[in-house]
Amino acid sequence: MKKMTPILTVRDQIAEQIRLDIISGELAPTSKLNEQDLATRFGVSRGPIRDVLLQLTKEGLLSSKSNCGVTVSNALDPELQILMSSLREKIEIHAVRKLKNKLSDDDINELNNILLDLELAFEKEDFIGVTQKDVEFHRYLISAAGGEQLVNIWYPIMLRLRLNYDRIAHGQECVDEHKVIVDSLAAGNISQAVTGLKENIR
Amino acid sequence: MKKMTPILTVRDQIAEQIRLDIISGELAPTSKLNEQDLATRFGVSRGPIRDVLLQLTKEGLLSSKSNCGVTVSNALDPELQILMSSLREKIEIHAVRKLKNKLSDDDINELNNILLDLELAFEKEDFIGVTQKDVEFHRYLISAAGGEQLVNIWYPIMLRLRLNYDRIAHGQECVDEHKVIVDSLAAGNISQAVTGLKENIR
DNA sequence: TTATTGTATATTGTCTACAATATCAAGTGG
DNA sequence: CCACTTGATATTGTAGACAATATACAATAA
Repeated sequence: MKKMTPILTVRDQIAEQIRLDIISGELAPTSKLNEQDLATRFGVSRGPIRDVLLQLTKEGLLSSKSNCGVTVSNALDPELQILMSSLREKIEIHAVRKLKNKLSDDDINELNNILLDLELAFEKEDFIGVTQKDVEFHRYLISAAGGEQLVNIWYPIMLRLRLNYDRIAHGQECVDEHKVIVDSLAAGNISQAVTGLKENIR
Repeated sequence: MKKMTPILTVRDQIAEQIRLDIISGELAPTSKLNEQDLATRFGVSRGPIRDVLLQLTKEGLLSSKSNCGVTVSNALDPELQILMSSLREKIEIHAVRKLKNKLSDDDINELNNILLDLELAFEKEDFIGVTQKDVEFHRYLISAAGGEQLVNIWYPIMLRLRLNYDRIAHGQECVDEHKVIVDSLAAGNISQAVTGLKENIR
């Protein structure tokens, strides 16, 4: 069967946009999000917007106080950031180990394609695109290893960590780190893949 | 200032009830939840119900398919359960370490009170109450150590694990395990508290 | 008989209007 | 001048009606 392009619900598309706005720093921490404004911006009513805000709150990107609306969450305290980083590492290492000799050629191809897009986004200085492709890469691995259940655990942890990232990324270095991971996986060299992962996450 | 009793929103109360229904096994995995039925049951409109279902979905207790409603999630695969358990352990150990010499007498008192309630619930064979108090105990520690941010990370992990628990709990053994943790914390013996935690989580 | 298509029904998704609550500024008393 | 109350305004929370979509079943053709 030919690879199908996923159909996204209205809510998922809106959520994705606001997520990127937050992660990319467009929306700074403590910014207040107004339901009506967002509804107007996306051309829908407040209902779906409320759903999205609730989701993003659960993902940790927004903080909500009843009857007072939501604001963009602050970056994590250093201690929490370290803990969260170690959780993310644990999950991704678990994924990589489980993927030993499990990835098809198609998988490897798909991962390399994502990295090509990542490189391209870097060159165009499209940092939102960079973020998207970076996340997509890791998500692909997590999903291949543990399905949506694992993705659902990993995702909010990863998102919270993004709140602490410097906005201007490191460029070629980052691309290379990811390439090491794919190549190691393709060669079945798990310990090297794990090392690459740790470098990339740290 | 006197200890204040928290005011809960309608949504939080409904969410709590459905959570307990799921965790206690009242609602078996794959059960379908109908929005209108729930709205009628709780005497509200579908709006708040949808909010709750969205939240519980994000917490991992429900699985949702667009336009098809939500069903109670299945228990975790053994591999995922082990991973998740290690994540929970990491978080709780982090919390306990951070609480070294930080808990006031009031805190210790509060924890002991929760354990009294836990014991009482066991004696009355009120297993929903047992679940509530067990969660409340751990939550207190997590919150004291890392505030709501840490609770928000820990909570969905703990909930997912609950999906795998045997419904009939172990009674006095469980109470004793918790007592060890409190006593160790009160005495500032962190390594013993950590050991106690591991026993309890395993 | 079996597969496919069409139709009826039930359920979710969305919109609009209204109610409840918080915010903020002006006014009042000390 | 400051603290507190009070009212106007804006924003969130909820309800009910409607639209879009999926499900189940019956009808038709190969």
